[in-house]
Parts: sequence; C-alpha cells; structure tokens
Amino acid sequence: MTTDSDTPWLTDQEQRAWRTHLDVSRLLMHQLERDLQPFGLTNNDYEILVNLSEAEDHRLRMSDLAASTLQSKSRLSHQITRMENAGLVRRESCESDRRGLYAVLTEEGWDTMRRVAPHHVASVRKHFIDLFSPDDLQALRASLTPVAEHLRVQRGTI
Amino acid sequence: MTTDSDTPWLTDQEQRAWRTHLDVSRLLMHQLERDLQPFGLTNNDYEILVNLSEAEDHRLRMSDLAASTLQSKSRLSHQITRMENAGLVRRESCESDRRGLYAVLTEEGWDTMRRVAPHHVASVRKHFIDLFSPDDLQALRASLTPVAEHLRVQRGTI
DNA sequence: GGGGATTAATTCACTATTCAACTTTTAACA
DNA sequence: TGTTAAAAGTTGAATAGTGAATTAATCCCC
Repeated sequence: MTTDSDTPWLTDQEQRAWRTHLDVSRLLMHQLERDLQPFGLTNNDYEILVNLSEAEDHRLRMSDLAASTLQSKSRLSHQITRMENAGLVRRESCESDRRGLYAVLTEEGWDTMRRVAPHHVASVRKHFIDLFSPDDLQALRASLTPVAEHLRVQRGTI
Repeated sequence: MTTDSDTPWLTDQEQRAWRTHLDVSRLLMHQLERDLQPFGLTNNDYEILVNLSEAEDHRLRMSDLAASTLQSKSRLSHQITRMENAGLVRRESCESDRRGLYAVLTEEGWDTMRRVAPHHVASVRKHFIDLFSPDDLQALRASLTPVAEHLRVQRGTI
C-alpha cells in the first residue's frame, strides 16, 4: 500500500456495494456453516473433502491442499490432524519426496462426502445461486474474476 | 434445509460463479487484514472503530454493536475487552437500563480511526472497488442486496 | 406489587487459528 | 563433493472464537 492520503473517499454507491459484499460474505459463511452442522462438519472440513474428492486417487500433497484451500500450512496441518482423528482422512508418506505427505480421503471420508454433498449443494443454491438470474450470475462471475486474479497476485507477492 | 436429494447439481457456470465469490471473499479479507497490520489493527478492530465513529457520541450499546457487526454477544464481549486493553474503547454503564453497557470510543480510538481510515479506504479501493467499472459495481450491489436480505431473514429465524 | 419470562451482558470451558521455532529432506553450486 | 540455502511439514505457545451456563435487571400482567 502506498500511503496516499489523497485517495478519494468512497461514494455512496461504492460504500453500499462494499458493505453489501461484506455482509453477504459473512452471512453466507455463517449460514452454510449452520447447514453443515447437523452432519458434524464445518465449512473447512467440507472444503477439504471437496478438494480431495476431486483429486486423482483422492489424495493431495499437504502443500497443494494448503494452496488450493488458501490456508497456511500450519493451519492445514492442525486441520488434517482433527480430520484424521475424526476418521475422514489419513496421512500417507510420499515416496518421491521424503519430506512430503499426502492427505488421503478414507472410505469414511468419501462416504461422508457423497452423503453430505447434495445437502450442501441445496444450501448453496438456496442461499446464493438461486437468488440470482442467470444473467446476473454470469455478470457476477465476470466482474469478480479479475478481482480474484488481482488478489491472487497480491497474495503471491508477500 | 429440506433434505431434497433431487436438488440439481451446480452447472459449470454456477460452479465458477460460486467458487469465484468464495475466493474473492477470502482473499480480500486476507489482503485487508494485511494492509491493516502495520497499524496494529485487525479487520475486526477496524470494523468496531467504524461503527463507533459513525454512532452518536461515539458510543453504542453492546447489543447494537454486536448486531451491526454480525457477531455474537460473546465474541463482541471478548473483542471489546481486547480493545479496551489496547486503549481504543472503554465500557460505560447505561443509566436508562442498568443491565446495559455502552462501548465508547476513547480519544486514542478516535485518533487511530482518523489516522488509519485513509489507508484502509485506499486498500479497499485498490483491491476491490476500483477493479469494477461503475456499471459493474452498481450491478453487483443490485444483485447482492436481495441475497443479503435473504440471509438476514434466515439469521433472524434461528 | 410479586412471580415468571425476557433481555443484556459476561464468564467458562473448549475448539480453532496464528506465528515463530524446529526437523528433515532436497536443491544448488562452487 | 561438501556446504549452504530452500522447501515440506510439524509443533507449541499464545491469541481468538464458540456455545452453553450464569448473573442481574427489566418487563409483563394478573
């Protein structure tokens, strides 16, 4: 950040857009978390399950999993430990790089995923996707994509 | 949530919109947090300061502050304790309702707010607002507003 | 005006996250 | 080759967040 003190304040429109975005982010995460609770999962748990489910052999290197879930290695490590204790994943060592570990979906993890996913999708639809017209959704994606890219670049250049 | 197992899966378009939204939310919060770090504030701290700054007499009832920042009372209580220790706010008892407390901005809190706000605005512009065309921003707000309203209703009916 | 429900806020015990320090293995390169 | 630097991952202590239980004041209404 340059410490520009001549940055213009947000206009009313901008202010409202910004706050609405903030509110939606927060309220949505809350709601999804609540909808997952009956299944004994958190949003974080679920995201790990999704990533592993979509990965080849249901396994990913810890680093890759951390990167794709945007978490720190430390946080992921703790997270995987918890999920390991819950029987959803296990760690397996990596032959090609003896520093490395895979997080692997267990049978139970995979079953859980298949059981919970429909409910989660319903939740995402009900509280987000289905509240937009197809055009609005398309516009949303289009205008958000460059923002995501910008932020990814920023993130890289720590 | 109804446990509809016949909810259609997300289309490719929907999937992408959804994941982009998720990524932007998370990356953005991260980036803002990072930009606030040099000033010794977290996003939460900053949001409390904003709310108090905008309130009459720089004071708000704990409950109102919790509601407007979408936090639980418990969390807010801890948060205010930390900010009190940091000298940014203080608690004051409420005459009209002896159960109640006000969180009040201290001089130092107000100074901090005035000092940090321009940098925060610059950060919000750089990483969010200025990445949209005015029309896109307007469209974003328009399509997000009903979502926020929907989620607020859900939240109320706990 | 007195008893039961509600509301404001905090506290306690527990879980989650962060940040820095650490171990082990691999890569670089002189 | 040896030696240093970088990367993968974990650990541990400190901080933050959650949810249920608790305290104290107010509301209600008969």
